[in-house]
Amino acid sequence: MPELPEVETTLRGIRPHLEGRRIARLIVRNPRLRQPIPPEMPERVAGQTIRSLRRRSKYLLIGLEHGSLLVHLGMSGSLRVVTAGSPPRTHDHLDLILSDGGILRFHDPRRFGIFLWISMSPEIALVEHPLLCRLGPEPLENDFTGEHLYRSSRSRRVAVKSFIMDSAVVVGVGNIYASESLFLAGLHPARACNRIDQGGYERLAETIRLVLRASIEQGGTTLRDFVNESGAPGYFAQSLRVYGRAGESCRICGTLIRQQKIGQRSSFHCPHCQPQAIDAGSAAFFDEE
DNA sequence: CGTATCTCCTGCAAGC
DNA sequence: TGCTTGCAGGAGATAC
Repeated sequence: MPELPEVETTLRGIRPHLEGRRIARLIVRNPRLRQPIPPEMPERVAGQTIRSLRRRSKYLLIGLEHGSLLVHLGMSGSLRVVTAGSPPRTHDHLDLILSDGGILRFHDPRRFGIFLWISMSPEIALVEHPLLCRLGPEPLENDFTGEHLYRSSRSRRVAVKSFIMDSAVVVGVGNIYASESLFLAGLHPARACNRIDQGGYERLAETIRLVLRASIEQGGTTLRDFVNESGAPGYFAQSLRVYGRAGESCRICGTLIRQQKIGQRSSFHCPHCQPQAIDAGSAAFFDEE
């Protein structure tokens, strides 16, 4: 399930194969993604040189001479670089064929992904495109702080897990990493976000960064679908402390990990390490230090 | 404005 | 064995 680390892994993997290359043509096998691919898209992008690649939230922005490609992997999407002649498999919906023979292949069984040409440059799209302009800070950049979380949460009362998964608050924290960072910060996922003090949010901002960085280093989390540009899985799944471990023992205290629905999403926590109310400093991660 | 719910889609696992 | 059902989930759209 592509969250920020998986998208970052994909970006780093495909960049050297794309930057500076010319697009020979675009083959659309199935235009029915989350937003349908317009029939004129192949002629719009053919012949253009790829100038830049960047990530914003879980979106990839591929800068062309005229406009950009806006790509989202949804929850089952992946991008691979394959060589000419490699046969497409089921759900290989798009091929971006480069003039050097390489092919960027978009695979997405559940078709929640997005692959669009937009007329704006990446720089303009970041501030003006409706899918990008309302996004919160990047968790691995300097404007994401505990203070930002604290201030943003004062007027709200949703569960803290739903709060950090809100892309207007901070981007890139999906279901897996939300559970993981709350565990390390010692915060119960169902706690009302306005009932966490600034110290709690300082810890949480730190563990969000920690978890995302660690996952990027391991090439992302592969539960079922995710593969990198070469088709290889990520290895962060073996580092997960609570996600998907309901009924198993907490790696810190041995208490059985509990699963509950929060905001329609499965959540995992350790009842001992993440009590409903905690003393400052009782967080699992900070106790390890 | 904040919150909760619905929706898209397919693959897999569980239950009968 | 083969059916049905439920679940997984990013995030926009919608209703209140």
